[in-house]
Amino acid sequence: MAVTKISRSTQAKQSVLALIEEANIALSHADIEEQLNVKCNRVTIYRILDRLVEDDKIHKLVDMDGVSKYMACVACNDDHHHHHHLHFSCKQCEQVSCLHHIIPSFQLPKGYSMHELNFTVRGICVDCESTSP
Amino acid sequence: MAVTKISRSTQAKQSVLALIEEANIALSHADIEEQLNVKCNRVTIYRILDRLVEDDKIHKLVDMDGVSKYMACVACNDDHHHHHHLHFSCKQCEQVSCLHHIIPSFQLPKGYSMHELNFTVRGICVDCESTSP
DNA sequence: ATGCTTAATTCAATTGAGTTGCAAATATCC
DNA sequence: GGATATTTGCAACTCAATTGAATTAAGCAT
Ligand SMILES: [Mn+2]
Ligand SMILES: [Mn+2]
Ligand SMILES: [Zn+2]
Ligand SMILES: [Zn+2]
Repeated sequence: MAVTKISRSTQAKQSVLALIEEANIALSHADIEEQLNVKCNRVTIYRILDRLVEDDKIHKLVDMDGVSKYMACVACNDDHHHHHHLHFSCKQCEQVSCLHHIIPSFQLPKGYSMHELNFTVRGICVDCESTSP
Repeated sequence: MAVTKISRSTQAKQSVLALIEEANIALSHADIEEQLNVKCNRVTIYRILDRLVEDDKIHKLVDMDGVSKYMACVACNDDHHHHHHLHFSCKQCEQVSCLHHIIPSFQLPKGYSMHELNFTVRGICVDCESTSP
């Protein structure tokens, strides 16, 4: 039988989660390390992020440069923990944001089963579009 | 004016392209280095891959583990060089394949512009599905 | 409240993908 | 063949992420 280990609540974990929940863009490990106001080792941050994903508190997304970014779950619970909307990665401001209401429509061929999805569009975001020449 | 430099055809470049064109799955740099039958430095392989992407001969995709993988262009020419179909990354065999005829349907919000797309589904592929208990 | 168990944190070392600078080799054009 | 720009090879480096092992601390039971 798989031994389910109990996830503990620590100061650092709470702070990382708060940071991610307050952000309106996806944060990388480096972003978090930089913005975190409690002292916390970088390896610990990696492990906290893994734990938060495991706990269904945050989602992980691999950006088009290969770097992992994290964002808070919005409408997830124990039954529904998915992350099927579109993500936008801006070439100019280099920010990744969730476009929660845009869910791509497609159908997998027979025999394939889906566990997770990574759907990212790279381009220029509204903010950068409007502040450009 | 941007100086367009002429891309040369070399033994190594041809071999890398042939390898990618013959594969029916996406290949990583490591895959190519391992399978290439001509002697070629690993840095050279990275540069050849960049050049082939630049030449519109292959596409680059960042897999959900953050590693870049490459696959041949199928219906691309100078005018149309896009890569909008779905990709499938199998959790079991760890192979990434193009599902060329499945193109996700979605609409970007006003003000956003798209330059490239990364659309990958992770799960179990047909082959693994049929050979499982 | 005290102790016990197990999870979390830390530190140092390591892996792995990818990049950079520069000298030597070579493809292409004349 | 010779000139020239591109490509290659090598060594060193960056950056994200992982591992192992020792220490610290959370949560539970007594
Ligand atoms: Mn999201
Ligand atoms: Mn493809
Ligand atoms: Zn932007
Ligand atoms: Zn498979």
